[in-house]
Amino acid sequence: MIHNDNEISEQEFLDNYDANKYERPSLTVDTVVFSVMDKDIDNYRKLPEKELKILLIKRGEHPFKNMWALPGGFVKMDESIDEAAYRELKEETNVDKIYLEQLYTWGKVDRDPRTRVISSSYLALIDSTKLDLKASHDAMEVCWFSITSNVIEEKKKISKDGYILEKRVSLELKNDTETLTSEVVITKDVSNNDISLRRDVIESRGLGFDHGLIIYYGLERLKSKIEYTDIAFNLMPLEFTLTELQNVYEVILNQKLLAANFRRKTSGYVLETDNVRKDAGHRPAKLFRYNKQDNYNFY
Amino acid sequence: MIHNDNEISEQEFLDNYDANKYERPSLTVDTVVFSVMDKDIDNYRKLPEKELKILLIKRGEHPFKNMWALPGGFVKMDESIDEAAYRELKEETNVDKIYLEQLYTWGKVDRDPRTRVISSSYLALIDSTKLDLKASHDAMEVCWFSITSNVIEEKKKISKDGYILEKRVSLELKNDTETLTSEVVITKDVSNNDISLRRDVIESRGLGFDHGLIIYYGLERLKSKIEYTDIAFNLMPLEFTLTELQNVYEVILNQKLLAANFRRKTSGYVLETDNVRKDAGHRPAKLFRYNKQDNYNFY
DNA sequence: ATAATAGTGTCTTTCAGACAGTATAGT
DNA sequence: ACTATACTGTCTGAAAGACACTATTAT
Repeated sequence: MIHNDNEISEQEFLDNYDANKYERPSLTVDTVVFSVMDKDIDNYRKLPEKELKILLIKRGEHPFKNMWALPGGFVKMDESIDEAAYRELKEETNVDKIYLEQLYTWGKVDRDPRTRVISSSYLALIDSTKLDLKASHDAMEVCWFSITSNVIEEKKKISKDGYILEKRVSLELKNDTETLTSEVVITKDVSNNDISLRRDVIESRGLGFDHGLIIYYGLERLKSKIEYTDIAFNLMPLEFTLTELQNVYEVILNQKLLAANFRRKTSGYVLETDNVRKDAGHRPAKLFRYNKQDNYNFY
Repeated sequence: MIHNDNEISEQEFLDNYDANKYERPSLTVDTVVFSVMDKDIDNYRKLPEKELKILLIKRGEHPFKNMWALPGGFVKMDESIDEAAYRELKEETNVDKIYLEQLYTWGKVDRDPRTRVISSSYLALIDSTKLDLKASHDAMEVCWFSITSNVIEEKKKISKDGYILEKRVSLELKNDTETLTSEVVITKDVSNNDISLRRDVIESRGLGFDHGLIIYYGLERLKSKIEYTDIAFNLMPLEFTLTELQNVYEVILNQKLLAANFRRKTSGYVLETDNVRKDAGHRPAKLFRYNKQDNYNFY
């Protein structure tokens, strides 16, 4: 085949390609792992309250040394970013075979003090009965924190060309000994022709990087997806009562639901078993399983 | 301050940090730009049909030389990934001030033949009357393609532990002279304990990289977001008739809607003006504008 | 007059929310 | 008997879907 000198073949091009010619950002993955766990019970006949929990790791190295952060790390050259998220989670927490979905990729220039680091975040859900956080192999501290969020301010500035919406949210993360806080601001600007949505961390205490932002984004995704998909079952053990399932919804949505309506809506997603949960000083509850077979969808 | 030798301060750590110690992937952005345009009319009293269009660029370089691809490019060290998406779009298409939202980050190891490249994809929407694709500055060919998608197969394999769902979709992209096709498979596996969702390109003709996958993902996002947000107005000019708005919905959702119901649902989002669209051989239609002020939300 | 689009009124069905009421264990 | 939870039936109102009907222009 004849070709002139500046017309090279694709193979020649690829053989001569040097990725190191250009300066590149580093890429990490960070995973927001949620679980719902029981609080201790005081009264023998009362059901245990449920709490939404998130998994954090105490940083042993700079930057943010001795502060807490999401499990994650750098993406290697021979693994996809999904695989990187799985690997880091397994390495750092000994947790695997769990629900994992990509959330968002955070690309601000200064979000990491070390160097330019872009981070793809993931959402993971795990049933608390499957937990097996062995004494972590390389002396890293891994711990579940309860998470609560509160909208502390909502502002609307209206101009003739549109409006600016601002929402400030405070996050509180607690374990037995520590309380971490983070304040996040979401700004939607519709006063120009292009609609822009910004998310910023205003302050963080005890939590490294922009992880407060990522955690809140994960919480929003969980709240919205639980309403129109069946991801909640990833937080449930094999068998559960409908009240337990309802409590998981309530603690995530942060609101009480009416049992009759909840049962009507979830009836298609569950299968009754012959087992019951009893010995609790009140009417025993039937145990159900997630009805995989009858629910096809791509959500 | 006294500290032993392996206890360095955060500042010392950062000063000594060398990002180049580790091999890193490259990072690009790719943008799926949609617009809705009128087809030519044959009958003076018929309204023009609308078509969903997508913006592609003809590659002048290897790999995939002379094939079409999404506008995009490498992220620079001093810009956020959002800024990179804006910049590339502006450079390659002379289009700016448009709606832009992040879609998904594609991280398979072999998705780019040059080297390891991870790509964050974006969705952009532009009103076709604002278009200004000047003769592109560096002789790049930029062109709008009409886009249609068809689900060509849906398989359900049921096992005792769950099911595997498979959906095959074919994409057809057409301009005046060329037809590009791409076939995409989405697989959801619920037979193991962890639910996994895969997306793969089976074949592409005329379209480079895994861009068929990204385009279909963008189309899905557009279809779903148009139902519960007001992003459709980013595709509309300042003033429009309700039938025009309805046609935009119909061409995106690929289904006919009933006018009475459509008007009821959209009534809160539009403001009537005193103007009408006439001279069309039938009853003139009132012109409306997007009612920004009365709609606050963070979607 | 006609063809084509513009626009409205209303019946039906579906679904979410509210709430009252019944059922059943352990102590 | 009492307490706490388990579970069901049904009313109501809001929203989505279907469809018939009227209105208005250029040719």
